[in-house]
Amino acid sequence: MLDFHEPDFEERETLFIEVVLPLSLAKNYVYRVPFELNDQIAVGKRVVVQFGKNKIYTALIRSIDLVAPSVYEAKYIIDVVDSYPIITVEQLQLWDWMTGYYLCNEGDVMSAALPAGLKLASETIIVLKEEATWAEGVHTGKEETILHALKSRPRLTIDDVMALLGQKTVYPVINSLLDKGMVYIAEEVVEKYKPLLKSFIALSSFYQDQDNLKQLFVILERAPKQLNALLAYLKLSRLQPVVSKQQLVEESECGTAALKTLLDKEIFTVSKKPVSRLKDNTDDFILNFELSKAQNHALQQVEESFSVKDVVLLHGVTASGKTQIYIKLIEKAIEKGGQVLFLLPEIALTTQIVERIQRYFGDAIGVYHSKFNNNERVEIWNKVLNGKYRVVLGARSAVFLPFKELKLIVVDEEHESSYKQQEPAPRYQARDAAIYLGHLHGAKVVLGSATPAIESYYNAASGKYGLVTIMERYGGVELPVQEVISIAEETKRKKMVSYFSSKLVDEIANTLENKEQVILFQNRRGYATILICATCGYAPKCVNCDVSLTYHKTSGKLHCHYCGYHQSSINICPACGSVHIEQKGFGTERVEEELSLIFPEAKIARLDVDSTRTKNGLQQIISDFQDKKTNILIGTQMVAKGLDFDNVTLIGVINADTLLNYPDFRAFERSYQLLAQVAGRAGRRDKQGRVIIQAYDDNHRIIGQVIENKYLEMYQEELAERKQFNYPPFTRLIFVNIKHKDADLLNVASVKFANVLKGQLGGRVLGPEQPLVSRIRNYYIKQVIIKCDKSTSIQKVKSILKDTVLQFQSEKEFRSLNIQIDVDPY
DNA sequence: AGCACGCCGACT
DNA sequence: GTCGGCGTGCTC
Repeated sequence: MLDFHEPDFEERETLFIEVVLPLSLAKNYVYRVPFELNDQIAVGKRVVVQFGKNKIYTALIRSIDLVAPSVYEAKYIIDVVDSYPIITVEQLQLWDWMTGYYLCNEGDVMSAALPAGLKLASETIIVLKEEATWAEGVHTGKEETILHALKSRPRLTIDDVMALLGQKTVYPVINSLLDKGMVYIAEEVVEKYKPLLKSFIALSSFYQDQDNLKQLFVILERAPKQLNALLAYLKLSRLQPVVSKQQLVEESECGTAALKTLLDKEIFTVSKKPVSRLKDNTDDFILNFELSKAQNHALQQVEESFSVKDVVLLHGVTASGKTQIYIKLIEKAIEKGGQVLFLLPEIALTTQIVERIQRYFGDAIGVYHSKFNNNERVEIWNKVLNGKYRVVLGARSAVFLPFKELKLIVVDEEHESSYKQQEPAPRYQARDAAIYLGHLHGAKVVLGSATPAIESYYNAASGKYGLVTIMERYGGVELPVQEVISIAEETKRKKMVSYFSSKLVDEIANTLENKEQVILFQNRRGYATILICATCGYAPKCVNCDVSLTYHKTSGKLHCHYCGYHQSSINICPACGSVHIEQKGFGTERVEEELSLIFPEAKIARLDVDSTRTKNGLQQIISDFQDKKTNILIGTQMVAKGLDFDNVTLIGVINADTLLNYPDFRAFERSYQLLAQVAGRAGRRDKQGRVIIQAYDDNHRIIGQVIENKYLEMYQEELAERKQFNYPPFTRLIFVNIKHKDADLLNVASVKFANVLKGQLGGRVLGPEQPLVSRIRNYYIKQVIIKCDKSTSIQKVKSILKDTVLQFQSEKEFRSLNIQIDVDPY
């Protein structure tokens, strides 16, 4: 097999290329290259091929061979798309690793890695850029033909272009136009992103002059409101570069009428500028900040660690100022001419941390996450490739970007479960992929968290990673006062008002009085968790899944949280006709309703999947809360993740038990992380925060550890449990999820599968077991678990597993089973 | 992913 | 009698 660096091929030699198709296929396919395309062939370029009945426009050249496949005749490729490889050697190595490690198809990885814009399809539409102008003779004849055609017809498909040019080799021309910024690829779904415009006020240039300004004070003597506005403007403009209309009105209390007069008199001028939908409250995030002593010490330790370790875990309590340490590290990496990847959980990418870093590094920074459309993603991809972006902030898929000189990777909130992709394949853990990526590039990796994952801490404690700890909060911010309230006790004393203890109600009232804000955490969405007939015990269930339906009052319907099925709610039991339908359990909707009865004046908002699905969604809810338009925010775990509001001084956890009782070996770890992160949202600036945790099991050790900030104690106890019951980090887990519509067939098949596997791997194989939810979207599910201790070669186990699946699926009675492998199913 | 092939239900 | 439902298999 030949690679990349092989010199030009003999003109008359027949080349066979193995290509990856962006489809979930078990293997790659081999095509034959016509002589005239020989000199254009290189690993990492895209080619057009006929695949069955359809054309694939983005098959990626994986390897080149001179030997023809023996068992079939390879088809000719149709065309070469790229003039240079679009995928780097390191990227292909990462793909390889991911395919092997997570036991998925290379096509799965390719689909996940390439932005849709690089996966051109025949229905791809080419559109002329509005601002595009060009002089005659700048472009080639073919390019001009296309540009002229686009002037009369705004949209051309690839097929149109083929007809237009009378040739099938059109990609080089289109690519060239894309590169020159003349055209762009249209979205199938046109995303309507409207920038938020905000009015800014400025003093007209005439009064910028000191003497004229003095005159103005005299002129305005008889108009106190206008004078106020002027004074307020002068004050604000001294403190900040720009003054918004809204700010001015608030500060001067002059009212819009006075302001309008000033505008009419042309004393002030107004301009509308697009602003970020997030409130710009980064003013106090000083650009030339000084690290505190603790931060400096930590920074030094990280750097020292880097001389002996490739990965360092930075364990810093909430609000310890990890971001500033990252910034210093990033700065140094850039100085050395390197690139930096900064990974964040998806939701955190909508918040201040991005603006802070953006503000600090300016144009050299790119942001990459799922909210961007195709064009933007391809743009970012290209800017990473050509080195324009030195820093990329991104969610997990950013590990696939084409870095050239990667020197540093930061994984912030490394414990976050959203770094693991659940569905579809590749089911990869971006934190682990990032470590491998770092290894490929010789880059250093910092994992940062206030509550590290047990695995990560274990790796640090055992010396595999470096470990740096910061115990001090930045700027001497005090830790919040935390306390537990026993719901049982309060109920007994009849002190519960709805779901709220008297203490929590009092604290909320106090906080609102002080014009401060409250976050309440309830880890369930909807109104009532289930409806149940008091007479016969009937509870409505989803028709597609094995779960009870959740009642949502906003929609008035019963919803399934697994498949999205919904039906109208019931007043009469369909089983026995009884009208006594009880509501059991409560979610965010219900908390919101009950709270609005107690605090009718307060503005309450809800942050969960349901409330963010609608129009303005997440950003609106967050920015309203930041702008203090809402006083209380009720949310699911979303409120715990990377959001940072400076006016929040009270955090309430409505019911901690639901978290702790979750049947999973990671439940305690997760509970600790979630509770500690939620609590960390309180009083992050100059005010000390309060945290109230309500629970039935108020003596639970995890709650105690959260309150006393005893991460290490939690870690040690968890580790002991994991050791005793053979869980990670002492073993590795692989889940094999087997699905089928026919429950009986599934039962038979899963037992057979498990037995075959047990024959090879013995006691390491557990199951088949019935998962917590045993049917989703009409598919029954069984789970076979492989638990390997560290002494067995995981490579061997994986290869046995792969073979067993393959062999199993070759039997035709089991062919229709859907088998999914999930390695490290965190 | 598509697309063809193929085997059972309600229609002009 | 046929049209069309989607389950199954295949694509170098």
